[in-house]
Amino acid sequence: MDFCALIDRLCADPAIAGSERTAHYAKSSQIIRQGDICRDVIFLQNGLAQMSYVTFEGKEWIKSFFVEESVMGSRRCQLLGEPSTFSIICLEDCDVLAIPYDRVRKAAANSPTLLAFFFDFNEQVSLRKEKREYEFLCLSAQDRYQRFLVDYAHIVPRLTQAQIASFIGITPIALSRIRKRINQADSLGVAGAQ
Amino acid sequence: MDFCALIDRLCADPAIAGSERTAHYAKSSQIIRQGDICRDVIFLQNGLAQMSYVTFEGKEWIKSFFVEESVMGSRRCQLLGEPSTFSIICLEDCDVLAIPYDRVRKAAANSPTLLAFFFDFNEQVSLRKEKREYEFLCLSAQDRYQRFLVDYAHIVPRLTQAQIASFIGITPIALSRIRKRINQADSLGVAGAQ
DNA sequence: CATGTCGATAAACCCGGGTTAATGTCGCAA
DNA sequence: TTGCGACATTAACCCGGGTTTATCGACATG
Repeated sequence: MDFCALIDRLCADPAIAGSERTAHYAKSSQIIRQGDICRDVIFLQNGLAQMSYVTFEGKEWIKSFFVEESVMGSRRCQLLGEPSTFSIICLEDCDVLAIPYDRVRKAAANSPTLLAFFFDFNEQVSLRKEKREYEFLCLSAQDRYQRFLVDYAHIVPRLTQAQIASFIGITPIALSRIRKRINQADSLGVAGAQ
Repeated sequence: MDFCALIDRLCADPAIAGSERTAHYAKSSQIIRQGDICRDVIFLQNGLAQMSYVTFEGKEWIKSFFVEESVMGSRRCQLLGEPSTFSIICLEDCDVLAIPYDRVRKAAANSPTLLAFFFDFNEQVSLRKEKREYEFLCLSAQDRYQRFLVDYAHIVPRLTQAQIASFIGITPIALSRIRKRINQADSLGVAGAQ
């Protein structure tokens, strides 16, 4: 089931129909604010967004990026009704469709197809988180950066260095040093190979 | 549904009955070896185990601990049939029950109760991983250690310093220094308060 | 008893990355 | 044109943690 088919299916479902809302968010605006409670499942139709934490020292750390045709939300809010520990902020103008989690859950309970979809979705999320845990645990900042360039090649052109740095857990200054190291190693490598 | 009821329910299920295996593993033995393919869902009935990566430099990083009455396995193996990127190693003697993932999935497909159980289980796993991601991204090693002491208070007495260090992503030497800092701060604090 | 092993700690040294502040470079608006 | 603000980079300095090596105690096992 592709993204558009999923949305059509959900909006047509009797458990959901009428409870969905569409919204437009301008670049830099927040879809969810850290501390807010938002039980919606959010379908990003267009744009680019980040989930990020702001620490009490005021530093921002990005936990994930979302491009058009992806599904977002705070599990902590949806499942536990607790305030979100992070924000969702638009890096570009965003169009979203929001559906309350309990409606989605109800629709899924009556549809093996939907249930299977969200079951798989959860498992995909788990796999991604496992990968990220591995990278923080076992890799250096430079390795994490170089993997990022490969794994996120499709969105790298839409990001600033500061955003990439924040995602891999270092400061923009440290990332700049890493990029310098890589460039120097590259030119040495080329020279050495000649 | 508690752990024992779950196991009884699964073993009685027509999709599973007969495919389950029990096994005993001695302390230090491996239930899953990094690189192996093991599609089983593993129910730890007794003992204590760790999931860990060994990097190509030979360093071991622990990604999680499991106590008696928990459910383990490599999603990567179960879902994708790929070799496990980590090992499961016994920190104490362990008794386990192993059931092939596809049997469990089949049983769940025919039982709303089971499906709901595993759906919730996945969501709980996601919440834990999200917490861990937050801690690596936003907290210092010392903060991670102090949170660990609280969150894992029930198993701390069963672990060595080296295991705790490996879990929070530092060397045992660094952890020793952190413990020294904390002790010094404590005694200063007490002295200052008097 | 002697030896070996493991866990925890310590000292010395090095390096990656954080911090602060300065510089350069765009693009944009007054 | 000037000036301003966002972004990337650099230098200088500091500190946390990695690395290596050594010490010490607690427990085996010979």
